[in-house]
Amino acid sequence: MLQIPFIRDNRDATLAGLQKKRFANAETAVDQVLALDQQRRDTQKELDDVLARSNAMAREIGALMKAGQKAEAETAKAETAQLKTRSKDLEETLKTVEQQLQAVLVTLPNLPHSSVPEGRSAEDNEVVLQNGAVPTLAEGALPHWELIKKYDIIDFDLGNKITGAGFPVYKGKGARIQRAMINFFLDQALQAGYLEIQPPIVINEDSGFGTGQLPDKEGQMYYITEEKLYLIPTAEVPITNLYRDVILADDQLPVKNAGYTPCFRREAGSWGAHVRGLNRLHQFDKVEIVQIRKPEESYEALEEMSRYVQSLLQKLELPYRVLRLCGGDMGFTSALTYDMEVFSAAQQRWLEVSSVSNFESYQANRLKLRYRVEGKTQLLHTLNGSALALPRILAAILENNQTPEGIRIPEVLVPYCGFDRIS
RNA sequence: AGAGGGAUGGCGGAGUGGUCGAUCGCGGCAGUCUUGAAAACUGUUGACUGUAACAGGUCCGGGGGUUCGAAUCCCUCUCCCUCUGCCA
Repeated sequence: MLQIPFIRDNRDATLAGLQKKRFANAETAVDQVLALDQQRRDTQKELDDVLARSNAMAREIGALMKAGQKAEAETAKAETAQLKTRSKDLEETLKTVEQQLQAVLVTLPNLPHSSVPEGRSAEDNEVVLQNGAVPTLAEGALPHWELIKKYDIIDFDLGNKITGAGFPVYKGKGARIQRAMINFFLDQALQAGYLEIQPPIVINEDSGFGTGQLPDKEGQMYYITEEKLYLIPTAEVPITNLYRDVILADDQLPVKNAGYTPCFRREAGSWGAHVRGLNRLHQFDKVEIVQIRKPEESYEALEEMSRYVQSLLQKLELPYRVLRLCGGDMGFTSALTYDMEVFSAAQQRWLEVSSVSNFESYQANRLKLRYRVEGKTQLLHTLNGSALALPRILAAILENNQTPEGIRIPEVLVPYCGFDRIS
């Protein structure tokens, strides 16, 4: 959530930022926020004055009662009646205004960092760098959805039978390589100084609000009606929410957490041509890294996280590129996002396997996540990134490493897998 | 799931209608003493909002109510503990 004092002092910058994010009707929304904020503060002031007088009266009545001046006390009591009516009215107004203000405010996305390129869609994203040779496959190379059948390592039909589309069943070496990747990614994160967290994979409404999934994006999450809980779309949600309503001490910073969880996404309306096989699933596995930093360090941390994710891709011997997302393609809550894409040779496509973002104070403001500077509390910055999401990594490994003798397992994974080839 | 008990400041723990934002202890911070440290002593120590700064307002698990006035009484929800039941 954007901070109202910031909007108040930087109306033009806010508008420019929202426009870069391709937010429609920015001016209307911002002016609405400012008007409601003014109304809120006026109402609050008046209410405070009325309450101050009520409090004074109550104390007076108390003193009169003690002194035994009953008649005077009764007179004073009668006077408080209208104060009370007035304060009730004002409270109601305040509540309404606050709700209206909140309703508009939560629709405003985070403002983009100055380095974010202008643009409308994925086509306008900026390629920051590309690394690794794109492999040339032999004649008759297969896409991963054929390979998984050929080697019988992932079964979509079985998943269909017991659950539904987008819930694959991993078998044999398919299951083992999943387990291997999870362990590899967690071990790497540990070495990079992250604390391993194993969070719940269902979250409540407050947590959904804290990281920006709610309101509005509930359609993307699976919902358990009986308990009013959501299945997590990413470990970002439970891990970042560990720090909801927290004031961190200096010696607790920076926070670096990593966690493996399954992730659940309804992906309503996004099924189409390019979602075959492992490209898009309702349930998938991911190791997520989360950092909480002081504002002045957060962009340095973002670069560090980007380099870390790249180091994983290098170790996996996958050709990749890094994109700086344009304003129109960025996430709602992000100020700057790097997407890491690996090249999947048989599909001849770049697949997004990680998204590393700095949310600045946008989530922290919702979470009330702060630290102290010279006695005053101040919002921290939150960042996160996938490190990494499994299915598309697996797709790329299968396609890029296929040989007549089978699938070659990247060297770093061999000790984790216990085999060096799928054949 | 049934019966009972509970939820107060970083922690422990008072407070059961009137200067209570809350006694006290521990912890933290600052100081005195000390070559230094410890001990002892003194002071200080919640958050949000608001103001140029004061003032003012809100917060004693969440929400609602009674009252001139509530941490204190009532209703409700959530969570925790004990006993009984059930079960990985």
